[in-house]
Amino acid sequence: MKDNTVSFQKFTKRSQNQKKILDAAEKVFAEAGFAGATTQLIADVANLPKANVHYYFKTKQDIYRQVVYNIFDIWMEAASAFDTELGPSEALSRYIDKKMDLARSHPYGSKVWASEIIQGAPIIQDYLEGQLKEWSKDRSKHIQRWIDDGEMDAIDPEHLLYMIWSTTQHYADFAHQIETLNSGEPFSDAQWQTAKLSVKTIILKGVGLCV
Amino acid sequence: MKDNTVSFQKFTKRSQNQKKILDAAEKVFAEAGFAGATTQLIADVANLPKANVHYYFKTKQDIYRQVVYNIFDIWMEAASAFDTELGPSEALSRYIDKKMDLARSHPYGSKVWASEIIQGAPIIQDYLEGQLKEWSKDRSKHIQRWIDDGEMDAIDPEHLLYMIWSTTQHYADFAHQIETLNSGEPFSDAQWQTAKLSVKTIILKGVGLCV
DNA sequence: AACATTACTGACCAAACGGTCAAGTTTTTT
DNA sequence: AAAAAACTTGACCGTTTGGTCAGTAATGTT
Repeated sequence: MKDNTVSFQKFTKRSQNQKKILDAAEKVFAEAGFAGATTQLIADVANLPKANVHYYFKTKQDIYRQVVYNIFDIWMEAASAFDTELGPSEALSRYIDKKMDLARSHPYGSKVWASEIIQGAPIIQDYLEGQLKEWSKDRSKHIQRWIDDGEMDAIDPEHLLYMIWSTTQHYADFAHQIETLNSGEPFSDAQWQTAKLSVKTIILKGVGLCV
Repeated sequence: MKDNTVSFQKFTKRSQNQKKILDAAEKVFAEAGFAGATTQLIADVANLPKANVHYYFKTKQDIYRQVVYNIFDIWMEAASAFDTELGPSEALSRYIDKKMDLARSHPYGSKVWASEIIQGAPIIQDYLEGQLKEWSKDRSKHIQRWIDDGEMDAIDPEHLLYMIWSTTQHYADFAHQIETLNSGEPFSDAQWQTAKLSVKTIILKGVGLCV
């Protein structure tokens, strides 16, 4: 009992603080960019002294790397919602749903990712060339098979994927612009529903499927 | 003759250097973000001493503001390609074409804009609330009229606009990711053609129109 | 109770930054 | 040709930054 408690606390002390720092960092990196994010601000948001932040992460880049890795992992897990067993309509529909949910639940991560790509992916280039490339080539092949089988229109699969990525992530990355055009109000539940449905409707019908 | 030459040179001396600085700044801001862009680097890219940059622009923010304004103006001019007189197919089609052309010809500007919005539009909020809002409300109304007249499917007009914006700008903002998935090669002319056609095909068909 | 490990932090520092300025050169006007 | 205006730039400066470190406190182990 005591042993368990002790090692449990020892475990959480470290990981708890790391999580606090990473959560704060995700927000700060999203709102200020890598260079604009100061370790002092990350520390303030995490409610820790700056020196304590450096106790858990050697450099600012280490924190950043971890933040970007985390969002990539979340996205890759969501990518499994693109289950090609289900057939085109259901697979695409679920994938879009999932990506829209993530745009709403993880807007900071999406923004950090976007900034990273915009700046040429200096940190996560290996992920692009590895996991992302592999995944997208695989799914493209499945989409092409659907096309060959006459289950959907002849659309270049890669461009279809880009359209799904860009459209869904737009609701996270450009949330501020959307909010401004929405009288300064964030989307309500109903508006998110409309957004999801609009995206799915246009894309699915656009490639010759029904919702 | 001499008068003309003189005042012509006087004119170009200033505007020439300003253009050199703004072009360099657009690239540097796109690749490093506002905070990561140093005036020294802007000066180096513009091939001028740093002090000379500050002779033409008082602060880094002044340069940045000008860069963002410039891309916004270019986009607003392109927005007139969305000519509602033409009917839905032709208006949307031309607008998408134009936006895709700009994604290719002005990738840095698009990236600077994206970063600015991601970070909450601290500089150009007034543009969002003014010109952009006005334009998008106006076009939404026209799209709604097409829908009411049965010329296209009942799609929320704002979400259609977001889809066009996100999809087209994705080819600029995420060019590095796309390039990586394209074996590290930038798009060829033919690939840009395919991209344009794919986007137009899916969106137009998706809202019940033909290309 | 003694020891060892992990966690914490105020004070500090070298480097890099945006921006200034005085002293110079070139161009334009008279 | 001389005075005025516009342009150019090396050297400089106060501030902020990421990161260090020595010393202390808390926690876990024997």
